[in-house]
Amino acid sequence: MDVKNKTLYEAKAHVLKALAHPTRLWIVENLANGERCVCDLVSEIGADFSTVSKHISVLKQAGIVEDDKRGKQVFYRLKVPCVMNFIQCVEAVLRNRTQAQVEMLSGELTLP
Amino acid sequence: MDVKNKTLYEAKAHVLKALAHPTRLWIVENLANGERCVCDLVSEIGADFSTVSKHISVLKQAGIVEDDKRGKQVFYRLKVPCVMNFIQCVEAVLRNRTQAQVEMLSGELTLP
DNA sequence: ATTTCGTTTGGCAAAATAACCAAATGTTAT
DNA sequence: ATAACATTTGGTTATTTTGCCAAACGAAAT
Repeated sequence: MDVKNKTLYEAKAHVLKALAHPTRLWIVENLANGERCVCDLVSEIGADFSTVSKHISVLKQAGIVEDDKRGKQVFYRLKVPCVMNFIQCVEAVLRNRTQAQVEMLSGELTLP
Repeated sequence: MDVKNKTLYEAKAHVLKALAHPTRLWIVENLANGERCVCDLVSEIGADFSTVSKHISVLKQAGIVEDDKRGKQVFYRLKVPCVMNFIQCVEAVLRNRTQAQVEMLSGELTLP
């Protein structure tokens, strides 16, 4: 892996890392239904304002969301729509995994 | 966010977290071209054997890759093909971002 | 001009991750 | 049975990430 490629992989990992947190993932999926202000998100999540704000700034810095200041509020929206297909694939991984677990269990539990 | 959903988001984040590391991302993209044994990966990455092994086990535990022990070697392959579309989207995020940077710069650098 | 409201920032302690070394495991070859 | 090889596991230390509190900020209402 040469230097140029290493930098590229670091950049990509950085984007993924931004998505790799339950709260941030929730925010992203929520924004898929349309823009929201920070206050909306905070009230639904049940975490500190500052915590939510920091999570959003991670997403913003990664280029996943963009903001729009209107009056006192800041509205956020998804910048890259494909992020959602994306999450569908994650769900596929999960289904796949639980499927395997089910099969493993049914093997173990087979009665004579 | 109720308890059931919280668990779901944690599970999804866990999968994403597995992908959110430069080395692991490289491994995944590499496996997209066909199965590889750990030794192949180690020699191309230039990291410790144990380090690579641990990265792979993170991917395996997340349900992204699966292994196949043959002789002394363990071969790994992608378990969920859609992971690749996925990475294409990450690349879209990056393009989008650098695009924005270019525009910002060209704005700043406009001569009178 | 001061207050109020929505949001961001700074700082800090707790928890999670990462990389290396050394040692253990399991499998084939001698 | 022993040696050689491929891989995994343990353990340690350094680094990063997280979440909350308090404080700062900027816009709009009074």
